[in-house]
Amino acid sequence: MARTARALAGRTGEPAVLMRDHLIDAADRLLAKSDVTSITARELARAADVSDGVLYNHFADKNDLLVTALVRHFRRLVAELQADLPIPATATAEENLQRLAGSLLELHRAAFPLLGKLLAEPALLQRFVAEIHRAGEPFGGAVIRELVVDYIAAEQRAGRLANVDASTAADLLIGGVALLALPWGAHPRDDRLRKLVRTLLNGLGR
Amino acid sequence: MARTARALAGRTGEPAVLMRDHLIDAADRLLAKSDVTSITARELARAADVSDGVLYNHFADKNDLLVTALVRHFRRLVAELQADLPIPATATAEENLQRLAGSLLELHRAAFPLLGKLLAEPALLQRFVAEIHRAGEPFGGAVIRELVVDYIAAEQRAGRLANVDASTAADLLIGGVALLALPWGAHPRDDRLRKLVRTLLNGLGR
Amino acid sequence: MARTARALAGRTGEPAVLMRDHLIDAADRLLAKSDVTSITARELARAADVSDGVLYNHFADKNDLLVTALVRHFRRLVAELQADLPIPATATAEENLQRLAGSLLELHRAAFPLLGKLLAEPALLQRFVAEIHRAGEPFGGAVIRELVVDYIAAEQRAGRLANVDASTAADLLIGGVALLALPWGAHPRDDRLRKLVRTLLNGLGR
Amino acid sequence: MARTARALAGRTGEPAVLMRDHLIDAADRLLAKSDVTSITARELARAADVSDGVLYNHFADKNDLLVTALVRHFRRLVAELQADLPIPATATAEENLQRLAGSLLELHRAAFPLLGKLLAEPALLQRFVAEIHRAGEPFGGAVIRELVVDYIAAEQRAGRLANVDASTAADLLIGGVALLALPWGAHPRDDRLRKLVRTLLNGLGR
DNA sequence: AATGAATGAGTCTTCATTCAT
DNA sequence: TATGAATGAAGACTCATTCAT
Repeated sequence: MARTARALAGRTGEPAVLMRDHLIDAADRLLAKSDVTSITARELARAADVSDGVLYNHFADKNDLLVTALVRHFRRLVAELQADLPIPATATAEENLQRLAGSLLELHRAAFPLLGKLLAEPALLQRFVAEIHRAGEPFGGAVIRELVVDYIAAEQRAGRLANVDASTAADLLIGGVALLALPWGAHPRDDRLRKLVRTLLNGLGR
Repeated sequence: MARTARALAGRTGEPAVLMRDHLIDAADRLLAKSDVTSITARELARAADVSDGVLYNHFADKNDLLVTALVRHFRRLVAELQADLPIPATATAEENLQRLAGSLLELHRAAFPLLGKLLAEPALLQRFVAEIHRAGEPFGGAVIRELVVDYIAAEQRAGRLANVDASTAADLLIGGVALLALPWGAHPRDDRLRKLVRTLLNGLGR
Repeated sequence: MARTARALAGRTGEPAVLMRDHLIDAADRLLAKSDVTSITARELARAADVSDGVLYNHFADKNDLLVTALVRHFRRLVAELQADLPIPATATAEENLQRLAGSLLELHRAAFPLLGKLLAEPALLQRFVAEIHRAGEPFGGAVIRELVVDYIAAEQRAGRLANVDASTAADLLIGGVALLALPWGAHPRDDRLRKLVRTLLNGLGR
Repeated sequence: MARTARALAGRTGEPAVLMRDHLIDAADRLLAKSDVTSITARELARAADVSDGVLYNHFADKNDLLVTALVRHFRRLVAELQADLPIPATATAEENLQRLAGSLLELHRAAFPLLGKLLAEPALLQRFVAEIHRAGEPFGGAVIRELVVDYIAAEQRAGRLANVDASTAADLLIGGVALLALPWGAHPRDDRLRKLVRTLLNGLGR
């Protein structure tokens, strides 16, 4: 019916949805290299090979597009974590914890830069939180904690981890890994993670 | 002869130094309420009750003033932590760890917003890192870790903590506390910290 | 074969004419509430429950539609005045003049907002004038004057008004009423009109 | 102290005031040829031979400058009328009324275009009214009527005009003249005004 | 002939920075 | 060296119009 955008030529599907996704893809790509503050509406259009105005046919404004891309990205990271979650009561508890720590490290390394984008623009952060709650999900970080807490509780029920507070245990694991994931400092080698898990299992007590 | 700024009237000292500090103070005050992105050069001038141009007589540009203020603020936070560090081999190891965790919580709650400002503006972050290294000190976060590592090592030498890798232990403690300090979520009550330290001491192992 | 617009479903007649009128109606409705400058082509389409493009199938551009609506509206107002014109040599001259003044007041109160739209956009005014002349009629305002002049002349021929210049008399009547019709100021009560007519009849001369 | 604008070079006085006036002058010049809607902020700057941003150093926004110019213009027109007001009880009442009608004609011919600008932008009109009331004066048009009413009342007290309602008489005079001043139609020759005044004095009554 | 998405020129406004005084 | 007005480069967003379907 309506005109088709140059950039969508040949693609098939509901054009409105197509273009929306196309724009989100472009935004995601841009977010990966530039920092939010510096992404202009024109850049967004150029990156999507689309004219300046389109953005406003599909999103309320520039930030709307940006948060949408950010939300989708976060969701995907969490979904990956969930898919990689070790199965309680298989292998050894330590091996599983190791693997979980590895997944969390990946997640955090990927998430930190995005977090930076959000902190950059309070307006963005606000919308992000609203958006992520709108879907009935708890806030991003909380989802991750919940997954880890559930995993630990399952291992505890299987008698493979001590009966400490699962939530606290999760904090220690996630926090410790997050620290290693900080953008400064070299990419931690595996032995760093292994030591972390081992120390967490043994405790500091004399 | 040099003119004296309205805002410095009555103050005594090298005028150039005075004004520099005066500007840093104003920037610091502003950073506490607004987010970096939204702080304009004019606001900075107004906050210091000084004319628009002065900034450029004392700093390379707006960001230079901003990072300088940020650096000073971080340094002070670290100094506070250092002053509050428990003395190894006094009280009990757990009490001391508790207290250390408390200090770290304070530090992180104060530091996160500032960290946000930095992540927000890569240009700022870059200069921040450069500045902090220029002084011959290791990077901000690293200083904190070093303090904690040293403390743990001292307790280990006193035979009050197990001989795990001190650096890894520090990561777990700092990371766990940092997670509790996240701006979202309620201010953690003391028992949350107590559980954290207790769990860290006991370990998750069955 | 030509498609039928959603908004015209069920209506019967030449589709092109139907749609033209439908658009003019919508424009007229919009002109009654918003000011011209702020009426967008999309609003026009929405108001007619029609897609963005149709407008251009029936009118040269947005302003063409707008002036067409304005012209039609003016014509209707003038037709109403004409229908309400008192019949010369019936009742008393003063009563008739009173009634005429009343009609003129109504007309002006309705016309001023429309006039405002035209003055607002010179481009519109120009086209409006062209349009109204194109039809072989004298200009809008002039038609009104003519009607009043004719009425006054008729009363003069009937010996019920002094033999002053009818055209000048019409100017005084219309101008005086118009001033009362100005949107600012309260709606004039009848006695204001009565005084106006009475004063006009008696004159200011000592 | 501060830099002087290219366009103000050589002029003496408080620079802030100078520039403000300079901008108002430029706006006034522009208003005389273009219609408000089409005046862009850049045009305003170019017309004042000044850079794009200055406007915002002296006015809240574009419309603020525009209303300020409009208000000043209206005030000057009214002041001219006031200065040209005939002195009651000198010459003859008819000659005086003639002269007053002439002044009113000038005023209206000059004012109509400006009125159009205001009607064009409701936002403008609103600010205009606010501004003109802020100064404690009644609204523009009302000032004019008051002047005319006062003049007529004075002539009545001198026994040179009939004791009709002065306010109504003013409406007739002003309204009649305003009609002649309408932008369409040729510039009325003096005899048109003479007839108007004569008819107003004699009345329509048989 | 209707549809409605795409197009992109054009607008106002902000703000870091300069620089004459 | 303080002052504060001038500068002008961007940037976000709007909207009339086009045109493939």
